[in-house]
Amino acid sequence: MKVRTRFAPSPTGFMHVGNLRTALYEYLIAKSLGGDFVLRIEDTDQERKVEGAVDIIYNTMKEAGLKHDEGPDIGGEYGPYVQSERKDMYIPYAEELIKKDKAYRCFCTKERLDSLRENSDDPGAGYDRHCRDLPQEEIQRLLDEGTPYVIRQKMPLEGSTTFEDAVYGTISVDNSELQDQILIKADGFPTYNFANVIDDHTMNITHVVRGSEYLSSTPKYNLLYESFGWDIPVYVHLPLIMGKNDDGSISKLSKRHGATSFEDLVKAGFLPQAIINYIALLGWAPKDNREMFTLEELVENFEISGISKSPAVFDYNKLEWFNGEYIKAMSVEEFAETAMPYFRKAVPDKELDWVKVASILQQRTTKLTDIPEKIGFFNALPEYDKELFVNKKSKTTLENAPGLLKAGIEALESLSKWDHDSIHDCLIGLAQKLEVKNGTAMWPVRIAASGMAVTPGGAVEILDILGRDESLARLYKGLQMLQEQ
RNA sequence: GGCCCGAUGGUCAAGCGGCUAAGACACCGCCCUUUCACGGCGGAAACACGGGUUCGAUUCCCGUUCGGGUCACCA
Repeated sequence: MKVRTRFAPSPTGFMHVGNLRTALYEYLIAKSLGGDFVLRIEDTDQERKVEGAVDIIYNTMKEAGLKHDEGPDIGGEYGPYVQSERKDMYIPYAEELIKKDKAYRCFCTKERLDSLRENSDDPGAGYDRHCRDLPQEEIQRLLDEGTPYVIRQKMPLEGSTTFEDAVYGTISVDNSELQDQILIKADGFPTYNFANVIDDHTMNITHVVRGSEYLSSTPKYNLLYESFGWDIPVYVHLPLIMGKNDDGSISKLSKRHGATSFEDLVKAGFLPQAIINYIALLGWAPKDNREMFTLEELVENFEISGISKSPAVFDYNKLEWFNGEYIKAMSVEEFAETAMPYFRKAVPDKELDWVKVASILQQRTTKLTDIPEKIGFFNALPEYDKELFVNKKSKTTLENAPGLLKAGIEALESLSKWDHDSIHDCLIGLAQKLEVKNGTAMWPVRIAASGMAVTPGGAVEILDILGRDESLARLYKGLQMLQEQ
């Protein structure tokens, strides 16, 4: 039988990295086993609908490279792929369960349920099964009166339910722990719990992959499959992704931990491939040491047995490292293009040789958002203090800097060609002539040209990018500043 | 609170009865160097605890502790 997995997000308006990782693993399981990956939209909660939320799902998956084989946008033979469009098919299944005495109509009001909860000191009290054994005449009377009702699953009172999970192994739960959960809501829509089972079965899903928060409700699903006499899918529950709190404790990754949706992460300067690579390794490890994987390579190497059981803390540091690796692996041209929006942000008024800018930046960029502050000095020389000319390692002081800078200006002015090599040879030659270390000759020039203690690239690269006129103007300005008392 | 799951350095993680317990990120030091990076080399850092089983437990079993999840007309 062909392996089929599904990603079934509800359109909430953003794609949490936990969801994205679930989608990724679902994709990887399907593709590594030669199967199909299905996208299904779970919008049974009509009150929580968010405008444009489905587009975010499409965009994220597209940017992440997770191509689905079937879905609302591309169709497929198991459609429709949006639950609200499948609404009519759930009730007959629920009624079938009622006939089989595996479900029942419950006429309890929301108010009664609420007060039930409030008046109990047991946090896990739950529904009291008030309507579980209503006499047939009573049911008919309520129905005739048009009393709204929900359909609940009739859990066995005794015994236990056992299931196999591909990562957690055998899990067994006493049936007495199981609530008579709602299958069909008063508005006629199925709950997630019910729709999931029906959809997964009717769509021929073979591997149900989801976060481990569903582990404890899985017995209820199993009972549903058994009631219908359906084959039970392979369950693959994934460890949760956690975030570190300020006090050092950890909890489920959420907004307070920083950027947690794919969009936020991209906005924060991370590359989609780096994000995918990183989250693939959050909860899964290959047999060897390998860390760098393209999506295709992940497909080749992915194995369910490599999935870990314990929750993993999301580490922005490591993500940044991955991002830096991906940036370094690009060609300069590619990097220049990727970084262009950030270049433009820092240098809106000028045309520079962007590939040259990219080349000095590429090796030292881990996050695209760090770029603007690094190159703002190209746009305009910042105000700076002349103390910047003092540097112990380069052996520059306020006393020798003016002379050094003056000599630099004179040497540079005599240059017939203004390009990287000429500037380089000129400045190196100057250092030799003055019998000082290269750094001693370079430091005052770089400071005067940039006004910054730390810059991407050295004096040579900066002068080259700045161009002759602008460079010399800045050097003169620096010299003037040094000579003022 | 009941139930379920988990536990190797700060973080991600190899390990699946016998190892000086890998590796990566972060951190520290040194080297390289035209600042900062990059790169190279080195360092510090872990099997939660207590019982078993065994010739031998990080590894298997049982407790304890700690962490997480779950108990909705949300998904």
